Amino acid sequence: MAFGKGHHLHLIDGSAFIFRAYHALPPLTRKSDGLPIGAVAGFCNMLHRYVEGNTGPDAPTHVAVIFDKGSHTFRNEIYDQYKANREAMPEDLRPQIPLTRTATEAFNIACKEKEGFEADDIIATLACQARDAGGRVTIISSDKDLMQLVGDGVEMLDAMKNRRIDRDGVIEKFGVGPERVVDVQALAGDSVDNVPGAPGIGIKTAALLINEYGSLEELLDRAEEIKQPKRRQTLIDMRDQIEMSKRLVQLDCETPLEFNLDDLEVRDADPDVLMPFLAEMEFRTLTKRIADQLGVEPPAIPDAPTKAAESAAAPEMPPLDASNYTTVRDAETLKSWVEKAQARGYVAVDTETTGLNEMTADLVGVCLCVDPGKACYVPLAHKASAGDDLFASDDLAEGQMPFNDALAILQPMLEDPSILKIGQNMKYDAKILARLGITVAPFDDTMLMSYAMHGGEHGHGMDTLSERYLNHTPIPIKTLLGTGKSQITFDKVPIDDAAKYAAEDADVTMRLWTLFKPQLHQAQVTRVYETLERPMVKVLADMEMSGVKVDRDVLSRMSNAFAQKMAGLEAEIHELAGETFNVGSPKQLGEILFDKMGLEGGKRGKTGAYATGADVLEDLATEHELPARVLDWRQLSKLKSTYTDALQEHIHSETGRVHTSYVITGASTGRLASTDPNLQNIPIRTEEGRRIREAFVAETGKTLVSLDYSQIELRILAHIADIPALKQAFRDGLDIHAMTASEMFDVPLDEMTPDIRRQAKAINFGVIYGISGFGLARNLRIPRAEAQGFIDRYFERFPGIKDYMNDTKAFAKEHGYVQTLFGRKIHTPEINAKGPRAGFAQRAAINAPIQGTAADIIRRAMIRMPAAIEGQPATMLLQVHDELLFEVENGAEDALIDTARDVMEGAADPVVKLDVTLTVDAGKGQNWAEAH
DNA sequence: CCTGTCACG
DNA sequence: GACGTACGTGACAGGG
Repeated sequence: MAFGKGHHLHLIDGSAFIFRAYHALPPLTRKSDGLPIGAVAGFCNMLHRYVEGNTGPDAPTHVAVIFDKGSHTFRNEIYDQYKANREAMPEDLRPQIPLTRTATEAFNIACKEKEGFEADDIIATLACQARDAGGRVTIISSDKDLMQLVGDGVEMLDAMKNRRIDRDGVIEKFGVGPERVVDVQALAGDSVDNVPGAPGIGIKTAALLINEYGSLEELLDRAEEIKQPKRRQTLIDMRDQIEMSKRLVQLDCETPLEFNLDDLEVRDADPDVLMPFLAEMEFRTLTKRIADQLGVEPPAIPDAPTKAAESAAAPEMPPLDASNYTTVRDAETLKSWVEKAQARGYVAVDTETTGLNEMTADLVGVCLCVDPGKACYVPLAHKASAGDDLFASDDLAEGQMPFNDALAILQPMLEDPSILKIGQNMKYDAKILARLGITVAPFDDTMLMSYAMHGGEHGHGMDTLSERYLNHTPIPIKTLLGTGKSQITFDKVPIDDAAKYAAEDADVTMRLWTLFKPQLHQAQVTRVYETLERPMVKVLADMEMSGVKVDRDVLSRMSNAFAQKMAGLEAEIHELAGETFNVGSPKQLGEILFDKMGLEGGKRGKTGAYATGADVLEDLATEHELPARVLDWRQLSKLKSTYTDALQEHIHSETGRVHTSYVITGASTGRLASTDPNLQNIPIRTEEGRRIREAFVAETGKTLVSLDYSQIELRILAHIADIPALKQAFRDGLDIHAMTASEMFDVPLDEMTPDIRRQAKAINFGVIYGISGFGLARNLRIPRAEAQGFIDRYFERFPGIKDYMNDTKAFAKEHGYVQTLFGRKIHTPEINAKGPRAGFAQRAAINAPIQGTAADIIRRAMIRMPAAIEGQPATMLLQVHDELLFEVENGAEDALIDTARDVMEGAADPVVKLDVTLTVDAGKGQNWAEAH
């Protein structure tokens, strides 16, 4: 069928692709022969991403990449200085030009050029032909010269910003419609192409004049009428030059072409052509990725003879070798290591202990590394081997320095302000040493460096980092400790084995630091690392060691009450089912509900079991008793097992308090995670669950004070997406959800109903999460079409939100990460994936800057807090994302609230000037339920 | 060890 | 035209 109505032609400006690729990438060379290849690599990546993105109803039916050919065109006949000021093509780009043609053909995309014609003219000709045939055209370029073609089904797409430019976009840029763009350009000229235009007249003035006179010709004919003398004279004197400029910028829609639109039909790539090409270029990642997607075996790409090119930038390091490590057994040797650290000015430190819980684990040994490859282990508390003896020995193993002697030598070094201590997860070691009276400072943390540079890309544990960046798999701890029931603690490990493992850890840490330190700067995250990551170590270590008092009796009483209620419910459930079964087994429950009782709506998950989640049961509960009872039972079961029972296990035997551990690198967005136990998910939403918080109490004579940011994420959204109505509402202290509802549903605020407000609230939150019609529909339990209607209305009312979402997605697609207002990078490696994963990644990308900025803000508040409340009888205990919990001596609560509120509300200053104020609510009470 | 479920912001 | 979708976490129980 000939090109016509219903067809959609994409025209890609090939030169633009090449130059962008060239400038976006470092000067890569082909490993085998050093051929410059960066631009081709970037070009192929862009083509591939382009092809990947071509799904959906808007996908093109026809496509071509258009290139310039030859430097002499008809425009040089008109004006010999045309494009004369262009810089010569960079030497390393020239040989890549023909390869981009080959690449285009390898992707099986039509590749067109014509001697003596600019790509723009070919694009213009094809666009005109396609438009005349009744089809649609998208020109993928940001070249403003092409804007004259827009209109009547022709649009431009700025692939860089992922922004479509239609007629309105052109008017925004040039102040006139596409048909008058050439007139404006003729007047304004173009310094890039060396088009002279009218001196002293830019786009703004040109648009003004053209709009007033209707056309360039009219303007020039009536130039005498212009009031401004200088402008009038210019137009009269420069008439010839202006008219010539117009001929220069006017695209030629009549380029003679040896092919027609039908030759441009979209074709699938042929793996037999594409894969060999990519392999020949030695694009390892891209070859593999595309092979995976095409479902073919990736061709082998031989490794370059040397790895020199790759490691040139990386510091030189000797290979890891355990035989070089020493075991320190006497004071003299230890002192010599400390002296080495002193001389160096930095030292990697790692502690070995009897467990993972810093509040209960005991120090077993310390290792130091002063240089990659030079590491030692100082065993301190290894137990003598029990040998065949069944009775474990409490005696210390031979050949260890006295514990306190060693610490006395190490302490000055660990506290020496002129020696940088380098650790991997320093919070752990700092807490272990703090319990022994040692304050480690100053320090660097390779885990946090990795998090600052690679957050969202991968985990930041030592094994991961070592494998990824050192190409070395450290000795697994399991080989020393065993696993499961027979697992032993580190103090039972023979010293020789322990030394190899421990010293290697310090060595690996030192190597990672050597590698990461210069990279932090290159990745432009030094400030994030130094102001948002590293200072958290001390703040959190102190909070964790403080712990929060938990009243065991309260929990225990609740536990018993829950057990009784659950027993009653269980009996009822069995009665209703007509048989006994394990209510806690989703599998058995599903079979009872859908097989035995024959209820409708059973859906099986991937394991073949029926889904019995709360949403499913809630639907069934309107008609049936049993699922309703199961829901009640489940709630109690959760509260009992996770909270009233498990929390008691976490009460420290000496402090009587619960000491959580925060994972600084736990969440990709910059939020903290809380583990062992998780104190960030203590119930609050239901009355019954909320009572768990009554067990979190203040010490006698003290009070708990809670401060939390009000609507911080919505405020950040208002700022980032620049939504005037939202910002104003926050300034006016309005009920933000009611305001949204009022705007969307045209309901005056004084006639607002709780239900309408509830819907608006769901939409507000949905926006933060990267809303979808489906998600909102499910949340509100309304038809999907209705939910979509709400969203459309919302975007219509707050168009900045839609822009924010599109801009953020485009940024992520281009850069592979998004950023918070404070510069934290959150990587989005899946953003260019195919299938449902792309959707996930896009929504995560939309959410990350908002959630991440809020996380940055509370981090800043926490870091400033200790100095701010210095002297006040108050301790910061917990953080729950937007809340800080303090324990304060009675009578000092209000002073603490004043201070802490100031710190929290001003936490963005002075780095970020928010358009919205941050507001903090405060409460106090004998327990957490009262305080919140 | 994985899956389903559910607690929080 | 169908599919599958709200963002970020951690803990527990069941089951292979």
